[in-house]
Amino acid sequence: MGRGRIQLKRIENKINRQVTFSKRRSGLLKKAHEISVLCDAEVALIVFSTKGKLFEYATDSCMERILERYERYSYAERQLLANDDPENHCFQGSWTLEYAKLKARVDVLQKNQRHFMGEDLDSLNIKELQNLEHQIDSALKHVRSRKNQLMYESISELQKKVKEKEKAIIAQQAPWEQQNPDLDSPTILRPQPMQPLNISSSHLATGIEEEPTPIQNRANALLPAWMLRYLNE
Amino acid sequence: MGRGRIQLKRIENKINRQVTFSKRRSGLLKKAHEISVLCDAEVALIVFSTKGKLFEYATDSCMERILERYERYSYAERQLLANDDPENHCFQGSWTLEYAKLKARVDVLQKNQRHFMGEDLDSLNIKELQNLEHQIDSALKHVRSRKNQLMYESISELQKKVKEKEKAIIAQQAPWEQQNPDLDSPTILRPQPMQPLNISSSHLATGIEEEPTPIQNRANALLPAWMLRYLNE
DNA sequence: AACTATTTATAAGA
DNA sequence: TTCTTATAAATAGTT
Repeated sequence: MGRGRIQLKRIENKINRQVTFSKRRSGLLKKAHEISVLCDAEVALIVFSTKGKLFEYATDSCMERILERYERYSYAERQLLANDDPENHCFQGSWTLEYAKLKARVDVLQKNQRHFMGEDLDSLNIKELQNLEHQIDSALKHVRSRKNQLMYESISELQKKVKEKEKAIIAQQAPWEQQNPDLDSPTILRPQPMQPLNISSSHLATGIEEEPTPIQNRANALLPAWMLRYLNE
Repeated sequence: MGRGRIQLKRIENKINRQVTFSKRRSGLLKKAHEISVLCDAEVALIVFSTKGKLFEYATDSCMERILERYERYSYAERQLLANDDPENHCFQGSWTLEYAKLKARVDVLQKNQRHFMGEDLDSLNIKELQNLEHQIDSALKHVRSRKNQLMYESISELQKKVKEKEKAIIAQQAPWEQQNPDLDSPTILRPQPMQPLNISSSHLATGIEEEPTPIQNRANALLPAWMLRYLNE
């Protein structure tokens, strides 16, 4: 995009390369931010220049969280640095031992994690799979229950705020009303009290026994978009 | 770039958002690749869709290397080495570093594991809970699918064994039958060929897209208790 | 998944 | 570097 077509190969002229890098870098960061906002995606972008300078973008400025999420996806491939260079061993050897212990722990945790993510299941027999299934199913219920609880709390808080706003508006109105006691038919210009949200707590404060998904969907259907956006923040 | 100007805010229409995500994602990946080649930069790009699907680009397909470089870069700021007990330091110091890294990793893994087990959810917000829910739900489907596959294989093997036994019994019977060719009405004392199990493979070899629970229950209902006991061993 | 009218990004020049 | 501008590329809305 510019005065001429370009070849997809390293720009040999150093100055040109530097300038192009600067321009395209800002373009890339901008686009990363845009897709993140427009499409509600989670984006992490890391750029090292030839000289080794770092530029980065992360949705919600939370790089570490996204990288951790990424690691969850691709743990399998990672080789726990088999850093067994004897030169580096400590004189005592106790460090080596501690390190090895920790490494073993990491291996176990990684294997478990993969099972919890439904990966690497070939090493499990039917009984183990059944146990895993129960555990995951139970976890899912807990997660959904907690999510619903949070949603309910957010909604309650919002209801409170809405009511407060309502009162404030009525209080503002009062002097005007008192000065014109004969005008008692409300005009559409006068602010109307907002309709409170009709979401009873019994619908949302579910225990883990219930199947919460349809309820949550029901709640979503009841709430205006702006409130859902608020809840997701 | 397009028929109309756009606002930098979440696209509310779900279909539009999905389409835009798809278009912009490929654009973003392309541009990441271009700056990487043109300007000899090292780029890592990670994108999670709303639904939790992962897309990534890394210069030279080497994500881990770049992420490690990133961690090294931003290591200085993070004071992970709060345990600055000089007694414990190795002469090189690199072991301390590696150990600390590993320890940090264990912490992350443990935290993740607790989350996957539905514990310690108080530290997560609604969006994070939703991500976790998706991930767990997906894992559950994988586990169920694998379990069903194993069950089907076991059943097939059992059917084969049952048929072999049947043949063996008939073979044993044969001499007796030949000595009494006129007695062709079967007696209840004579061993009967066993009914083959009517479980078609299409019922049990489910992909992960299907909801396997009812199928599995159906299979359980069809199988005699002794076979279920065998399958669970 | 294609098309196309526009907007946006940017290569080259100043 | 920064600005300007001609042009290539990306893409929003549409089919």
